[in-house]
Amino acid sequence: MKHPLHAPRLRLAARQRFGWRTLRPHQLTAMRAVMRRRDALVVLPTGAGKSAVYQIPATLLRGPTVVISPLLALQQDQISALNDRGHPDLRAVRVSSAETPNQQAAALEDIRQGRARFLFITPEQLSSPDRLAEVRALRPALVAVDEAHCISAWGHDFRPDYLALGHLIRGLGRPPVVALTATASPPVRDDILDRLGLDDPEIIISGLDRPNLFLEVAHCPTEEYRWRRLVALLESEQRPGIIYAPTRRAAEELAGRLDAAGFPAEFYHGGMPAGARETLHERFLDDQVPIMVATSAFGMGIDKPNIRWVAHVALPDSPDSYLQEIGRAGRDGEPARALLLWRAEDIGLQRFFTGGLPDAKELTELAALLATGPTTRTALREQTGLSARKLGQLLALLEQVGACTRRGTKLSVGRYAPAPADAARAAVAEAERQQAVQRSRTDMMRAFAETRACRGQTLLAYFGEHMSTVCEHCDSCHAGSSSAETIADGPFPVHSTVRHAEWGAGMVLGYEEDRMTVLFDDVGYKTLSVPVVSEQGLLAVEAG
DNA sequence: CGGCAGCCCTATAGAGGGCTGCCGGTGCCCTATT
Repeated sequence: MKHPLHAPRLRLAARQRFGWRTLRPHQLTAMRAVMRRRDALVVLPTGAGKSAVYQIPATLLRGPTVVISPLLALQQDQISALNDRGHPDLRAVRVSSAETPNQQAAALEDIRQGRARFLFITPEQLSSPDRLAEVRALRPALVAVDEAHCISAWGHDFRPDYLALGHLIRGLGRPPVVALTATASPPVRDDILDRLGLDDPEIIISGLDRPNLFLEVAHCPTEEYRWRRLVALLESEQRPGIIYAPTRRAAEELAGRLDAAGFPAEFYHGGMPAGARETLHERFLDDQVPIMVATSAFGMGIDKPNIRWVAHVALPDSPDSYLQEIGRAGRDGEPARALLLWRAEDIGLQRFFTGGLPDAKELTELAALLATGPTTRTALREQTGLSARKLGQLLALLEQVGACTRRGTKLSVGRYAPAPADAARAAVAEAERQQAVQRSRTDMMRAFAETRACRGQTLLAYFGEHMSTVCEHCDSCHAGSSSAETIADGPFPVHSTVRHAEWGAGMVLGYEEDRMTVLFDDVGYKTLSVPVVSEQGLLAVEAG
């Protein structure tokens, strides 16, 4: 132990500022990394005191902490939680589009004068050079990236500023960074480390198994069968619960049908006015909404202990989303259920959301325009006629293949950038790679739904966690179809690196009956037949 | 990718085949009107 004195100081701060008697081992490890000015990636379930991991050390550091958080509503909750503690060392402010320019200036002044310690902000704010300079001038001592999986889930297209977060943090003077999330599969972890440019980070990952959460899956041949299974759940379980629906319309219609059938329910999705969403959110937390039927818009930042079940009436796009969503049930440790009601037809929608390949011609033209000299997004939009969203996606791809660099809002080509046609080819290849990985996630979600093996084991193997025994809290285990024998033993050890002639290097995640799952860097998750692998020598041990 | 509504046509009175077109999640932020 190089810095044994950090632990007592952290414990004291936890007691004085938060009123906590003890710190959990994972929390303490992560906090000490922060105190040693080391970058860290912290994967802890919500409700495990994840925020404290940066908040407690922040009170001991000289200088403010910048908290990058994706949703304004979530920021509001976190700020209130800090300010409600009433301790001057925990005061938090923010700058966002929800504040007037005067309020924004006042918030920055509070930090400057030491009247507030936490500055909450979105990546979009930081992508403005003026804003970045203002925040840099505050000389932040720490950057906390909350809900860090957004970098991977949203960075590639939906919120491109997430992709540039590493650059933006460098623009802040590169204080130590702590990235926090509740779930991160190995590729998501790699994405976070890569994009944020974390330097030899301490990686803290707690076990993901949730023994009080009963996992159950039913394949539904018809929509009517799906409805009957859902009703059966509602008749046997307590409230509150969440039903995840695939589309806004499906959420509205299902809530209506449930209401009519005598199961009072509300619906929630991203197309609703902000005010209505806020009210619903509060009413749900206040136990006034027995059943919430929602799209994936509902849930981030919901830390409600007594959710008794989470049902899905469509296949989620990935085990990543699935674990995030079912993880909201049973936080109080009491028994809770996760029921997935799926149909093969559900997959088409996920394929659509994965999107198509970008147009090579548009990419070439864009790369050529960039080569004519530094420009801006606005100018490019006028020149190309592309929508803001499309342009953002194409630029993000060009950036990833080194054909576009940005300094503030100025876009240009790097000194060693490839020629436009080559840049476009590389960008299409990169998009293909990303889509292959995303498709493989959806494939794994379906494999999870179809397996007769232990679901707990199958799900955790996806996240790179090896359970040596069956979980005992899933339908397979209860039906006796989980294989009781340990499944660690195959031709290659779990978590070893192997090479496939076509797919390149990958990591062995686990074995199930006569199949094995391997996560390849370039093509994502693949399930292979162990006999075929052995007979044909498809995989080789990767050296190093 | 794939479901579904709406339409035409067929071939003859009631309905089915097949084609076309549309729709589908997640949220910052800014700007111009009420």
